[in-house]
Amino acid sequence: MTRILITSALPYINGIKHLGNLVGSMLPADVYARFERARGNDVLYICATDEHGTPAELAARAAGQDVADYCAEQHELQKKAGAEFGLSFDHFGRSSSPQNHALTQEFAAKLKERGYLAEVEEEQVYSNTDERFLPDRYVEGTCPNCGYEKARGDQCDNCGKLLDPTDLIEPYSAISGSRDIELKKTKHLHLLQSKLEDDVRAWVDAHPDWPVLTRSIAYKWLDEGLRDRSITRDLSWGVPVPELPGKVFYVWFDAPIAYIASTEEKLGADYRTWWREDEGADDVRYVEFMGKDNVAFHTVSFPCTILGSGEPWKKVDQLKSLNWLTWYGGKFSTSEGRGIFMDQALELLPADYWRWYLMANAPESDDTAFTLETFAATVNKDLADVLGNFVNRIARFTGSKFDGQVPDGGEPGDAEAKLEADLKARISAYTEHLAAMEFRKACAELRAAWVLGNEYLQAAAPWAVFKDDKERAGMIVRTALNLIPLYATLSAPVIPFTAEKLAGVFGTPTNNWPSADTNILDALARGQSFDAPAVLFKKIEDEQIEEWAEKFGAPRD
RNA sequence: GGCGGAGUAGCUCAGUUGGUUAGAGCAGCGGAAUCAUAAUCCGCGUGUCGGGGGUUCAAGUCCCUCCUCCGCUACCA
Repeated sequence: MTRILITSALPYINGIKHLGNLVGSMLPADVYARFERARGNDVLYICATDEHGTPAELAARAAGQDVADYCAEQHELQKKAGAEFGLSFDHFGRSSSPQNHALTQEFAAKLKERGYLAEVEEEQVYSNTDERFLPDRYVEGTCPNCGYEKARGDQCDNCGKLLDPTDLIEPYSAISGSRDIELKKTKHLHLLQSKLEDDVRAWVDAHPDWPVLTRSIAYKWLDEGLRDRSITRDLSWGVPVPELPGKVFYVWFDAPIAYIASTEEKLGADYRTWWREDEGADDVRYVEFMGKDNVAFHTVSFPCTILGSGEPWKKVDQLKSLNWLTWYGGKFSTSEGRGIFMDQALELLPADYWRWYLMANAPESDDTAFTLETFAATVNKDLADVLGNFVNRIARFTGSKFDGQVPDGGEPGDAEAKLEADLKARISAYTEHLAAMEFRKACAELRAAWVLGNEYLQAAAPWAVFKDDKERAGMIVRTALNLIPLYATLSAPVIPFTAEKLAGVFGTPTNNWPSADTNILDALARGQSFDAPAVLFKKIEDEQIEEWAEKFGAPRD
């Protein structure tokens, strides 16, 4: 039994996440966690809301709420949405927790003690009207390069030129629109990443098995040379900086530490057995899931914190990075009402419909377009026609011809031997792909395993055999019925709610991952009575697609 | 602009270190079957592998160049 620590990139507190966020980190992490639990490993799957930073403060203000109340409320909403989607977090914590405050300050103290922090005075844009310092992108003005009037202080959206806020002509606050802004001196703590570059590079070098996307992003930063960077901000909501009253740590400094702190929220002092290599975590395998935009922070910035502390914290072993799911090739957008968000999705259909589509089409090698048309086609074909119909046809046939009992008698022959061999080949490939976190390939194998059931029934044709060899027909039916608990187990990581229904037919478990010598075709007790389950998946109709397309801003041809 | 990823069938994608006639699912066409949610199963692939040039006995794969999309570019997270 291996101990496996899994973290998913922390969803930002600011609102329920859309399907792209879901498939980018939390959902694949969940599928992997469920798989590893089912094969008997000791899994700890940790996630949390990432609650600090300017957008949270502004969103709270826009909602007329105190930021702490706003975050508490949003946290509950995200926690609920995650639970309803079947995300099996062992703990869903908060980066604003007391544990994270303490741990973040401890890391900073350690870094300071080892000479990796420096106080630097710098000039930042300050808005007198808003009574706050403005991050670069919250300063807007006219682009000196192209004349675009709504250029941001970090980059002009029109011509793409990278800018400093001081480059802007007639700058103003993007928050209030006020032009009463000025440069003001302010002190910040810098993390001296330049001193840690060699350590980080050596650590990245030690992981040649990381995916291309992960490694190339890490080396890109390293090759350009790590720069010292400010890890504090002039904000009030966040982890206070002891030596700089009135300031907090930068959200990207405290957020990854929340992986650890969230574990402490759950386990108390025992969190160290998962996170400290000198206190039992040396045998832990640690896997992180994230979208590609997060990779630099997890391969460079956070490792600087960990390595710089000089302490034996557990570091990531495998880092699964995903590309984007797009909404018909464009961006999901809250403000413009494009795309489907987690809570909305569940109002339309149960979680498994979405989970299956998203994992079978996970954006693993490139950005992938979500369209309602392919979603409906995938759900209808894979779930309703292939899996759902298989279960329905064999269960109902048993009900009408064998009194709703698992038939006894009859001896399996060549067809059953072939079925077993084919299934075991699929199971083996499926298991390998899940272990490698190759989700598209895994789903293709799972689907192929479902198809084998239909193929077998079609060829064995128990409805025809029944007419003159009832015992042999019974053997065929028994063989096919045994696929129901098998499919329950195999499908559970991806479509856990359906898997529970399948397992419920015969009262079988779902955490019994099959191995090469598992008896898969004659495991059910003969003579056991059962009720045919209700139809597992209903099909998506064309009219529904049109209705949803209208509602969620899908482009129409 | 720089760095990185990606571009393969109508659609979504596989193609391991260069090696027979480039594959899968969906869609489409034809057939079989009638247990089942009009579901299932079988058969059917002539694709300038983004464009151009090059290396090689051999290139989707390696090199150069150009085009398009995406991410990052360090104060959005």
